[in-house]
Amino acid sequence: MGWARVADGRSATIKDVAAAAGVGIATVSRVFSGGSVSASTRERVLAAAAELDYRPSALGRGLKLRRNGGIGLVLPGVTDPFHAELLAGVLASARTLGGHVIVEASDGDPAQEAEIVDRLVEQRVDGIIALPAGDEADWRAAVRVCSSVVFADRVLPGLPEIPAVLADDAGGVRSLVEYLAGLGHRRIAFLGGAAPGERPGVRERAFRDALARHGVPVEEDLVVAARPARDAAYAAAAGLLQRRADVTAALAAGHLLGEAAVLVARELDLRVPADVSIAMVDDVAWAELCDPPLTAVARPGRDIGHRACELLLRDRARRGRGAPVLLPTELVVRGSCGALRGARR
Amino acid sequence: MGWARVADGRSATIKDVAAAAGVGIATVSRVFSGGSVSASTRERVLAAAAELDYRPSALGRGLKLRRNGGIGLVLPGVTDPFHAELLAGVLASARTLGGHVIVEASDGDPAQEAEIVDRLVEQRVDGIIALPAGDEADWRAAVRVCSSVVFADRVLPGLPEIPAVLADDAGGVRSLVEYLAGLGHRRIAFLGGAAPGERPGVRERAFRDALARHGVPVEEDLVVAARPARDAAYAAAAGLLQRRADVTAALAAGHLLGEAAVLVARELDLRVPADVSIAMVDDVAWAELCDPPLTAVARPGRDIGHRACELLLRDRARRGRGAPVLLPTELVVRGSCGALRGARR
DNA sequence: AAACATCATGGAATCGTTTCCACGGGAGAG
DNA sequence: CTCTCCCGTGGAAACGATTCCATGATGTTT
Repeated sequence: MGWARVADGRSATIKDVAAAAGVGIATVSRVFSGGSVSASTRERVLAAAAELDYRPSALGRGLKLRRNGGIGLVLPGVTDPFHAELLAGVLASARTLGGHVIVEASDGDPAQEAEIVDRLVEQRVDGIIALPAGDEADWRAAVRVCSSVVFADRVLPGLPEIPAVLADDAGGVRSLVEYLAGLGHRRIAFLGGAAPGERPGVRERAFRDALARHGVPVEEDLVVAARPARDAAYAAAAGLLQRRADVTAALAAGHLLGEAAVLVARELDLRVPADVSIAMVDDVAWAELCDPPLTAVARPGRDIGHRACELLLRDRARRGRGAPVLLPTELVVRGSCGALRGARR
Repeated sequence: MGWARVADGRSATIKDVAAAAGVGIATVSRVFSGGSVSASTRERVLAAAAELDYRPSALGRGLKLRRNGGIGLVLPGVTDPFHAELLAGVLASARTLGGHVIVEASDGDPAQEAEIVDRLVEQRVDGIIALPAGDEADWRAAVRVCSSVVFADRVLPGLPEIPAVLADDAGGVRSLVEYLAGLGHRRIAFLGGAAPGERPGVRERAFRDALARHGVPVEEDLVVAARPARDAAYAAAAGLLQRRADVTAALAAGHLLGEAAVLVARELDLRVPADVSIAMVDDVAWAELCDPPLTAVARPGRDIGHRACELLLRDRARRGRGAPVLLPTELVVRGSCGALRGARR
């Protein structure tokens, strides 16, 4: 079993087609990759090809042209709705640009990521789009071997020269803080801060900045560290809402954190938004199904994928020049945040 | 720009390594693809390779071996949580089996699907896993050209010889009907039936069977047709719940239908489960976040991807023999279904 | 009418591997 | 001591495409 066969049991090659059509292989090649061929010859060749069920081999072509014609996409995973959106964007874009996409999941693990990049390099992909997990040294090495790398949604601080397409997370968080502050909230918690040792992420910094801009001092106790994982998020949310009965609003830095906040609030019998307002970054499907529907900042996952792909395949020239592409976020106001009347207790 | 270079500006090839190590290219090949080489030689070759940053080219190898070493995965899309799970399963499985995955989204459109398959054939993938959109003729042609096809989650009735990995949807629906019947429900609606002209799907048939088995006659008015798309689902749910105030339970055939049911119920101020019980097929993340949390049938998306991939890459021998692989579903009981006390109005 | 530009065409080299085959040398058996 | 046998090794031929270059046949210009 396997591919379509000619008499000797192998799939038809350009040679078979040439013989069948009574022309040279160069002519067949021209027919299929757009050289100049007379109409009558082209017709004969196409007829022979159809007869033999011939499909040009991307392997042969790739070897000669020294490129694979596809790109590699490295994501932490594909089940997260945001990553799935990004993937969808890349897929759509790659298709219109005529390339295929090899998808790999790193699970957020630098070691797996390094292995993945190695394999993509062996495949001789035309470029790599990555949501990098973390190891800068590995990426530095990868870039030395394959210069066509674009980061999506996340950058590595040590590699500013790599082109990137990002969501304007800072802007999103800022608009969220302004919205909450506008409703009268002052004791706003941030779910998803950096662990004690690490440096704070974009969203946390934006949170602090925005708060400061509104003249609200940042209480360190209200910035709770949490990795974006279900258990950690739940623990963080539970800890916060139990410890500080006086917070009037919680801003979750991601949809897993938001999910945790909603569940914990329900568990503690806190009414949303009467007792506590909740809002989050990432506008996922369930935000609308929640009761009450959750206010969220929508991040343009699909567009990020789209732009990253275009940057990689089309705008090679403009690549690497200047700052990362920043795509706007959108504040989607729903029912989970209310105007402040008084403290919770 | 591009790949790592040797002196003349090209990426290092097996020849360069051979020259640098003072051996023949055959020996280098053996080192990298597991032939027998003396320890000292192997070491010299590896040193030279490391020095030159050599990576064997998958294109050269693929051409010689006449296979790509990867598989193609054709899905309607990647943003649907179930499809994303399936994709994750394929990715994980392919990785442990040492192959890469080319992912393509067909958007459920047979024409796009046919084009995708053509491209995968040109890539000479080792096999294709597909959640087929519909056109049997195209798949029949594809299978003639590349026998390594496995269907996942869905089969085409005209192609029973193609191996497939499916969720036991019938069993899932049955257990859901039994659960609802056990709670005393008799007027149970089914959201997501076939349109008038088409033949009913597995889930609808299972629904009718299970109901019949419980001695409940099927009211045609309670089986509402709806494609699994947001607008259609919403219209169907709204139509049903407004038309028939007497239904006590609604079984949604998919998560989009379930979402619609929840939204419509909320809009009509129906209390769940006091006024109407809701349950659905597909246990997606928001089912747990809903208020009340939704009872659902979990379908093993990840496992389906896993098994499909193994069937394709590992169990080639056993492939195609016998009936499709059926993977069990699981009824996840939450709070959205209640015991029947009396009619809704 | 002669010289020349244009164009379709085929031959052959090339891309980077794998693998068959031949060859040489060291070790074990008779 | 010699005859095998085996193992490590290298040369060379594929694999299926693209593309440069030469060639012969057109058609055009003076």
